[in-house]
Amino acid sequence: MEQDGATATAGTDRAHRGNRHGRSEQARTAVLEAADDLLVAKGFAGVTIEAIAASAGVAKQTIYRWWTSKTDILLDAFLQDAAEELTPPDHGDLGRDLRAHLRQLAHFLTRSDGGAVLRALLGQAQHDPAFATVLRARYLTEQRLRDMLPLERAMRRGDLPADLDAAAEVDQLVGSIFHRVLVTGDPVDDAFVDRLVDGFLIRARSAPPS
Amino acid sequence: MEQDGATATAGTDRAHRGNRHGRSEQARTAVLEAADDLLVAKGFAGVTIEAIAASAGVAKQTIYRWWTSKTDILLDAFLQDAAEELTPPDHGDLGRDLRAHLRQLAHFLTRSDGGAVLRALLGQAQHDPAFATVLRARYLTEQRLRDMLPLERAMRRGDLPADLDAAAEVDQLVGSIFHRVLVTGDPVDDAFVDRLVDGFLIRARSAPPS
Amino acid sequence: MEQDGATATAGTDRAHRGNRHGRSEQARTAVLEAADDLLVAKGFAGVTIEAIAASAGVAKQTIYRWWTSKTDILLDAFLQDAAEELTPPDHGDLGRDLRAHLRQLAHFLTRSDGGAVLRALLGQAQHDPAFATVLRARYLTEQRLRDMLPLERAMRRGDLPADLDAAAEVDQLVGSIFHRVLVTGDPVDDAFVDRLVDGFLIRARSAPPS
Amino acid sequence: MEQDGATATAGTDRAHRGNRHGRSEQARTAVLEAADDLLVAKGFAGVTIEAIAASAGVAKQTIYRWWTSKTDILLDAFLQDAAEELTPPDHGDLGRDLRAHLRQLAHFLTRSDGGAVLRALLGQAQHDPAFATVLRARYLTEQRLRDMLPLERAMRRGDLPADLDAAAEVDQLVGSIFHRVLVTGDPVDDAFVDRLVDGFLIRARSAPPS
DNA sequence: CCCTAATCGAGACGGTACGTCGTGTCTTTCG
DNA sequence: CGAAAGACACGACGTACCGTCTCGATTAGGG
Repeated sequence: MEQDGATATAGTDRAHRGNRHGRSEQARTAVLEAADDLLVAKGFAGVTIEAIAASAGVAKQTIYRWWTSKTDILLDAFLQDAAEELTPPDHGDLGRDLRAHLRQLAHFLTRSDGGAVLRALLGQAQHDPAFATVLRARYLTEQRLRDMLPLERAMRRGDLPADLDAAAEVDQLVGSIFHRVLVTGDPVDDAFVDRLVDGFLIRARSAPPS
Repeated sequence: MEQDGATATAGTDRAHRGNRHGRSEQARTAVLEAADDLLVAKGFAGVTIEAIAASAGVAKQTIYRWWTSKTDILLDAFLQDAAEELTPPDHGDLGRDLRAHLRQLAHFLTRSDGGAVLRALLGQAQHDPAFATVLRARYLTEQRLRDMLPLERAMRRGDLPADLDAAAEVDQLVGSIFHRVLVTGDPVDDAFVDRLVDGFLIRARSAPPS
Repeated sequence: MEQDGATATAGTDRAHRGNRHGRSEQARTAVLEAADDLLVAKGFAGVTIEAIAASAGVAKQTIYRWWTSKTDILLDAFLQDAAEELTPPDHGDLGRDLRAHLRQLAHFLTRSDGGAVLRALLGQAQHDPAFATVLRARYLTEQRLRDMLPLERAMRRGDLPADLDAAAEVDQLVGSIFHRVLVTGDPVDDAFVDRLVDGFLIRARSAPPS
Repeated sequence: MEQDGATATAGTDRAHRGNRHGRSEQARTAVLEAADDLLVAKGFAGVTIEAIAASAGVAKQTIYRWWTSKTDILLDAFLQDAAEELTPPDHGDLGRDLRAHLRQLAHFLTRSDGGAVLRALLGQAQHDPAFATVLRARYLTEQRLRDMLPLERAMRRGDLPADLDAAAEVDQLVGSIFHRVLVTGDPVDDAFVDRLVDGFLIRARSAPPS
């Protein structure tokens, strides 16, 4: 809940109002949770600074002291909870790892609370280029690297051609999933993911012309 | 638009203000244009009902009489201007048609005013599932059909296997472009589109396993 | 305004929409009744042109064609219904006539629908000097003359000194009643009226010093 | 009023904007003055919450936080400025005190800004029974007690019969004045007031029948 | 006997004000 | 000095009426 960074003050996690040095970990956590809960319960429109403050039992000023906007809060909440949830497994088998990872990605995006937050953040990114940049810098870039891991491992193992453009291939796979989630709204079930992976494996393993 | 006759009469500022059957086309057009202009000029946050009303020279009530929300207005504006702009050409050549169409799609999404509107609408769809449904019903479904045309024509000509899953293939192509636009923010230049099309042509024309 | 002209058409009061010469008596009546009813049912704030039009089944324009404001309508309605209701009786007995008339006035002002309308009109007169003038011209002046009748008759009969300032005396009697109704809100019961009349009779009949 | 100190500091336009306990006296005063000024300058119809807010340099919300309606504001403004203006003098002489007080009342009602506000409030009271109650509770009842003072003092001095119904007598005097102001619109000049007082003195000092 | 002009219903229009909600800033008080 | 509390100026919301207008139907007169 108040993971580790908080451990500086840690130990005594009693309520405090006012503190000579350092911020209240309790307030920070309450804000992030409140933002998350509000998004899930009432949708993006229900996430207002006032509602967060009220439901976190925190003063508005405390929020403005540490965050710049409600998307900033949601991003923090998202990173806190969900960042490491999408690390692909490593069983030494490309098909298995890729399938598992993409299934997990699909499930995360469409079923989890964290996915709802990410979708909201991506929505906001369409309205605010500056925030889009931040979102990419603080999450999407890293996630893309994680998404590429199975392919890179397979290339190192010789399971895939060494000259494969891993980034492009991953973008196509992941892009198909995001397209369904963000644009068409079609369900992203396991069968769909499997077809995607199968198609990729076939074409990637057939000798490239070059 | 057709107000010239009225304004020519001068003196008393008469114009079309209310009428028994049917609404004021003048007001409708002014609202759609104002919404479009505001989005391009000031971004989504600058599109407020009040700003639209003011810059269209229209009463707020007139807007609320005909539209339910600012996204409803933007969608109308978008459909009005840009719906038919993305019809793929038909030169009888799959590679050429597909390339041209996807290049046009990429250009539309990343460079045109209509693309800016569509991106905003897709952003809003992430915040509002009800609007997402409307957006799909009123635009995305139809566009998807248009996107499939080159493949279907090629299949009819025998340029592509008859059992190809055109919808899935198109989603993968289009999805890659949307992924760049909506998620990664990477530029979608002609080279990228060409690589996409080339990859598709190679794999689609090689004998399918079934 | 156009009172009598309307009654000329009279006789055949069947519905008609459109008429070469002359207005619809039916519409006129419906408007006046609707205004009255609305005032009684929902108070002055409930009397809006739109509500009158709706509940009279009449177009707004029809109202604006014949009346200038909602107070104009209420005044018409008031004059139609209630004008002659406050004519003092003539039994040839000052005390009896005066008592009866003032009791009737008190009852009218505090208990009747017509009284509610008059109070509303007097309220509006405080906000709008122009309307105050109209109200006095079209009703209050005449009523004041009626109020003076008992005293004048008594003077002619010799029941009151010939040099009595009837207007001043009546103003004091009527003024006391209006003061209770408009200002203090105290009930204006028969006992109060009787005390008023008794006091007047005593002082008016004792020889004036002049 | 006391905002000069703030504006003198110049540069950064700091002033009193929000504070932990208690409201901004500056905002309160500005609102009351603006309401008063608007009533005098533009009449009751010109007193809108928006106009008050604008001309007081205050946010609408600040008004709604502390007042319930524009009449509530006007009542506050009235009580602030004018409440104690109508205290009768005490020279130990009934005729002189009464004459002076009623002249002052007449002048206040017909000539002063405070009188314009009171007339507007009385007008509104006719439209809104709830407000009528408030107006009586917060002003009229007290004023009535003040109006009675000269008579009560005279009774204590023996200048008037001990069994005089002071309230009734005062209501008749004051009622006559209000009647002219609110109903007939006749001027309320000194001569009128003097006649009123003379009449009262004569009848009150002649032996009462009981 | 139709033509024409006045009036009716309906209702859209440009406006103004309403009362509410959220924003981001500021001030005070407490610990 | 951080935090709770909350008042403030501001701006947008969505609604209610205003008074004006345009329409199409209806109905007398008058030509």
